[in-house]
Amino acid sequence: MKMKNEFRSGCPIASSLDIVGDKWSLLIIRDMLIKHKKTFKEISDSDERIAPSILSARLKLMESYQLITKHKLPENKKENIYLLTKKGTHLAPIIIEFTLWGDTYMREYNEIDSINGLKADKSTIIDIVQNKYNTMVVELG
Amino acid sequence: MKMKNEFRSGCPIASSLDIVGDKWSLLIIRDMLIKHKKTFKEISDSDERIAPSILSARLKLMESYQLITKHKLPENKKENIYLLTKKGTHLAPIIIEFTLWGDTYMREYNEIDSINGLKADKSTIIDIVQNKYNTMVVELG
DNA sequence: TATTTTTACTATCGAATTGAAAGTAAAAAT
DNA sequence: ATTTTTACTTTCAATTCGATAGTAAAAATA
Repeated sequence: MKMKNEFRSGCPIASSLDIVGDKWSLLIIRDMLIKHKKTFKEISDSDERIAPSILSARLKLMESYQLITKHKLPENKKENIYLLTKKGTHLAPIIIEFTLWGDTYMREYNEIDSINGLKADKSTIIDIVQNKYNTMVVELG
Repeated sequence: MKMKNEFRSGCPIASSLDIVGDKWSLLIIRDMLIKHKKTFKEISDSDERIAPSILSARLKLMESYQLITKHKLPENKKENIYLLTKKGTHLAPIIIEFTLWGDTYMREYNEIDSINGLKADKSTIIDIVQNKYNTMVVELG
C-alpha cells in the first residue's frame, strides 16, 4: 500500500483508506486492540498468517502515521512493544462496525466465529474495548 | 482482490475485508450510498478516477455477494442501473465511521474536504443516509 | 564460555494484482 | 447514415504481494 504522501482526493473516507485500506492493517489493529497483542511475534501468530515482510512494512507505515508507537522494555533489549496511540484506538468504531456487518452478512459465504458481547449497544462495546486497551497499557507501567 | 471463495479465517472482520477490503470497493459504495450514483459512468466520474477495468471487476464482485443489484430501465436499453441492497446500505455505519475518523485524524497529512452534518450523533447520521438512499430508490419507480 | 535459540526484521524473487490506455460492440442521438 | 455514448473487455507494463530464506543481535542454555 502507500508509502508516499499521495492521497487520491480530499475525501476523508478515501484518505483513511489510503492509510489503513489494505488487506492487513485493520487486522493488525484488531489484534492489538482486541487481543492485546504487543510484539512482532504475537501479531505474526494470527489465524490469517501475515508474512513478516508485510507485517514489518505495515508497522512502519502505521508508526509513521502515528497510529502506533514502538517501545522497548528495560528488561528486554530484543523485543519491541508496539502500542496503539489514541489515533489508533479511535479506529475501534470501524473495527466494531466491520465485526457487526461481517457477523450479520458473511455467514452465508463463510463459517464465521461467534463473538461474545455483540448484543450490547455499539457505543458500549466501543467504550469497553477502548477502556480495556487503555487499562492494559497503564498496567504495563 | 478476491474472486474465489477463499476466506483467510472465520473472523468477521477478516471476512468482511476479504470482500470490501480493497482500495476501491468502499469508495464505490460511498458514491452510490451518499452521492446516489447509479450508473457506470456516474461512478467513473469520481475524484479518485477509478479505472474502468477495476470498476467493472468490483461491480461484478459486489453483485456476486449481493451488495448491489443490476437493473435496466425500460426507456434505456444501454445503461445499467446499479442499486445497493440492504446488505449494501448496511455498510453505512462503516462508511460514516471512516468519514469521522478521517475528518478527525487525516487533516495533518492531507487537506480534507469539509463534510456537513457530521456534528449530529452517529445513529442519526446513519439513519439519514440510509433513509435518503431508500427514498431515492423508491422514487425510481 | 560456547553454543543454541529467539526475535525482529531484511532480501529475494516468482506470482498476483493493478491500472492506464486502447479497443469493442451495441444502443442512442444526430 | 453517421457519430456519439455507454459499458464494458483486453492488453500489458509496472507495481505490489507474500512465501521462503537469510541475517544480526540479544537471550537462554549447556
